[in-house]
Amino acid sequence: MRKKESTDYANEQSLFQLCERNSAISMISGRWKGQIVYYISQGNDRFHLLKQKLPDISETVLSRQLKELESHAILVKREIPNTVPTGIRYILTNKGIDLVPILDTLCNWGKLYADGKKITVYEDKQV
Amino acid sequence: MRKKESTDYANEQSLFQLCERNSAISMISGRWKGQIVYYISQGNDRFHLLKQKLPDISETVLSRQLKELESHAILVKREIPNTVPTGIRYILTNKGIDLVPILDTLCNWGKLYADGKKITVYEDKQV
DNA sequence: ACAATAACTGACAAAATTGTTAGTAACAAA
DNA sequence: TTTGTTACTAACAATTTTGTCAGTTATTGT
Repeated sequence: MRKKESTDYANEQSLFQLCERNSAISMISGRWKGQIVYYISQGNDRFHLLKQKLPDISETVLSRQLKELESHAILVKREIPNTVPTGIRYILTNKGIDLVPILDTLCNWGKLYADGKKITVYEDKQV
Repeated sequence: MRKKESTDYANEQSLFQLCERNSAISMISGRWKGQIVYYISQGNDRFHLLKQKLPDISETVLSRQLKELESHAILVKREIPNTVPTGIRYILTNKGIDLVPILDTLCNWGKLYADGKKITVYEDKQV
């Protein structure tokens, strides 16, 4: 739980107020979040399916990440009727769906340079 | 410093291998990074200018964030000749410049929903 | 001689995130 | 009766990130 008196918390809040960029980055930060959103968008909308896709995640951690994504309204949970034990579907909201192509862009940006695109700097000699 | 034997480290690495999305998110994660990249893109290319723009950041922390951005080749440092004490310019690389509009998109995504865009869910009743 | 400047670093403490362990419910199948 | 299933939670430990404090360099201005 966050300590509301800490400098860290205060700095975070003032950055959130300064620009939405900072809240947006914080919503997608977190060890497994990007990958979870991607897998759900691909139809892996159940707890056990996500577990299969991410064999190294523990149930506790998966549960926590899902809860955080839910708290930012990126996804919602829905009980599946007539299932025993009760199944839960994780469904991306419109906000979550809008995020998917942005994460793709970010992914391609990273891939481009990871795959060898030259890093260059434009230096303006006259100041 | 990261412990190379920790589960946390191992999980991070396997996500990085799984998809570049995860490395890309990790490059922009960090309390001040998005805002620093933005300010540099706006011409605030000196240490003291960034400090002015981010009055709550300490020099130690600013230095650390800049070093991390540098390690991901998002920016480079250049000494400014004939300055005393030696001035340093922080310059976005092509990789850093490419990142700016992506962060803008992320920012607009967040703003849209923060400003009241309705959260909706499309639920397909027939399975 | 002393303060001011730009841009740091090392050592450490505080806080936050991530991971681990053990356990829950309610019903079904063996 | 024991095991298996889905989808969790609480309490805690390990690790990582963030912040703090004190000090450094080399030069110029007073």
